[in-house]
Amino acid sequence: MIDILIRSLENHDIISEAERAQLRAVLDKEKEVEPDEDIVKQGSRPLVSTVLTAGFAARYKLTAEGSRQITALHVPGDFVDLHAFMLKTMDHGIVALSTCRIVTVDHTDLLTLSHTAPHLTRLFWLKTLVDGAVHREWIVAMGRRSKRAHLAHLICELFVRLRAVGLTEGNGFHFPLSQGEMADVLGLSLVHMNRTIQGLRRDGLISWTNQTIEILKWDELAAIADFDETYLSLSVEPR
Amino acid sequence: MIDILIRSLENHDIISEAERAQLRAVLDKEKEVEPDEDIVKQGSRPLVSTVLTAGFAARYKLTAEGSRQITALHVPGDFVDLHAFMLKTMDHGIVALSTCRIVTVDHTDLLTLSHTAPHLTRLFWLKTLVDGAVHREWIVAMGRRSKRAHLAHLICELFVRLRAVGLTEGNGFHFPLSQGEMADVLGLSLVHMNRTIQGLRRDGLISWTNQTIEILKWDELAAIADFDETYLSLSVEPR
DNA sequence: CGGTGACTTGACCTCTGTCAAGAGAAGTGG
DNA sequence: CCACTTCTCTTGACAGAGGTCAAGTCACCG
Repeated sequence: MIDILIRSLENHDIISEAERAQLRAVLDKEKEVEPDEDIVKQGSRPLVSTVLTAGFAARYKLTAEGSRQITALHVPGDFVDLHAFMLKTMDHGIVALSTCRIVTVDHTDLLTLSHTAPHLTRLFWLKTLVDGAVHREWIVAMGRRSKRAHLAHLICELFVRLRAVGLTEGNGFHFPLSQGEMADVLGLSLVHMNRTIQGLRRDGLISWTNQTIEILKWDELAAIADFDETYLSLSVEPR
Repeated sequence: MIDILIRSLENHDIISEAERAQLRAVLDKEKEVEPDEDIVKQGSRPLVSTVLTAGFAARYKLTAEGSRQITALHVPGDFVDLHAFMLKTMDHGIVALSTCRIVTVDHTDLLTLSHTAPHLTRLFWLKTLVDGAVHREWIVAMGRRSKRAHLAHLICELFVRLRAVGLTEGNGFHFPLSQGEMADVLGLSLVHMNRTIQGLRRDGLISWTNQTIEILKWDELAAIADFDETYLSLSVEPR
């Protein structure tokens, strides 16, 4: 289903019928990827870009000492490696964190679209800019927020992003990452990750069991996180 | 001088004479900005995007408690707020950290170029993607590196970026940021920022006096930093 | 010559990493 | 059906990195 990509783009601007057709024409068949499998390898030079249509994926880098830092989390509808179209050489890897479904687009098609479909191309650009905005928010969280606030912020962000593509249920969402994987997101040790999660649980702000996160007190959680969704650019306007 | 922008773009691909002309046609007159003055305000909706032609500038966000996190540093040749062209509302501010010179481009001209100059537009896109790559590297540094390594990494990055636009002299470069401003970059307290800098100085890796950083032992510094410049995409190839 | 801003240094305390071990759930093979 | 492994989560104890508070130095400037 490429509908999820269109739904994702529709959070930012109107997509014409002609553009939908152009999109459908360049998207390849859906494939499945196993958990922990690399979708794109660090150092490779992909000739296609990948849309995530189901599951959770992460960008990551490994340090010389062997520890991993996840630099971005991706939800269905995200174009996980549009970057490679311009950057050519992948400076980071992308891994499936759950069973994922993906669809690819040839870079040659993206190149053609940049001539024949400027508006669609601008929206692809926008998607990578939103990725950048999320990165900035993460930098702020890592540099100037407590770990508790950082985690709260991440949960708020995931909820809003998933809701934008219709993947929330009430105040909760399915979230299959382990605490160890979350530690690699926040730049924490596993032990402290656990204690930070328990802090939010103890205060009745969230519940997190069976791979499901439920936000019990949105207002309080957002206040702790100092969360403002502006950076996600979820507004439909001419772009 | 808009030459610095062209030189910056030439680090990634060949720029034709026609493209240079297109660029010159849309660039406004150069203006000067005082240190600590906002070049773009958080929350604003700019109608122009800004190229930094001289000086140092930073993107930043303020937290609810009032502390500041700098999320990116910009050197001459950087398009500091191309993002606003697509994101519309600025989710962060941009401030001059020294006396800066800037040149603006109307968003309407950028929109026209996206139809008439797809290659130039792709290069603009690339510039924002490199910004994203730098963000990711910073996230890794904040999450999984020691503060010493983080600082070493930043110095390596600044050196390579400045060299790419011809602003280094030997192994050194002019760098007018105070230690307090650097603390806002690394997400550190001022006191510890000072101690971290002194650590690198004590070991004879760098000298940093009179607003000038000199790298005394590149190999060692790069090793501590685990520095690999791939992410800056400084290679001339068809994009 | 006093004021201001940037840089230093010391003392102390808290947050977070590391090491170690145990509990619980889920899957595997005999 | 039961012993066994494996994975994830949890908890405790301790150490080290980095924050905060406070004070002093130094250069520059009006």
